[in-house]
Amino acid sequence: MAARMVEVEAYIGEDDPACHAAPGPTRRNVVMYGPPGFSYVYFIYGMYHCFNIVTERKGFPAAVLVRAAEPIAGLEMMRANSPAGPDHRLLSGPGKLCRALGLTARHTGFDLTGDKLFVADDGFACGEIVITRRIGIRKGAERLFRFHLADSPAVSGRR
DNA sequence: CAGACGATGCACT
DNA sequence: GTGCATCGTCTGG
Repeated sequence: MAARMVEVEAYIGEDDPACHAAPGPTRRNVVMYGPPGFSYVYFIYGMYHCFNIVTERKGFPAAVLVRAAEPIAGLEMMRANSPAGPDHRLLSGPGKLCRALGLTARHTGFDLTGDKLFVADDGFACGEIVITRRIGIRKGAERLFRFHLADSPAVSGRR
């Protein structure tokens, strides 16, 4: 399966109250303290998972939450993993994205420069990027750390 | 070891 | 806009 990320949020450091590293190192968030470029997938609300990419130097906990993407390849598998709906909604939310791609907490710690679960540059040149507050959080909600393509039909919360 | 809570999605008003 | 399912993780005792 392959998809183009179109919506992300940044969670940066122990000083960011919405960041999972805000309480300091714990069993769950340790990977955020490691080197950048690794996956961090956590379980939330008893039924969903969220996929993150660890960023910043080793020792400084930060990550980017991937909130939405446009399906590019492996659509049949994504549909099989998801309830019925239009293809452009398959990955239109952090929980839906993990469900369609089959990502769970077991996918934490993958080297995203490797060949199993990875990020690649296909040369795509995006248009306008919209910057807003982060979604679904209480603490740290005023920070403008959400970034999404202005013209993508796959951005979360759209029809 | 009990209890609170959450980086969501979906149904419903 | 509101309500809620459902459970791993963390906290405090």
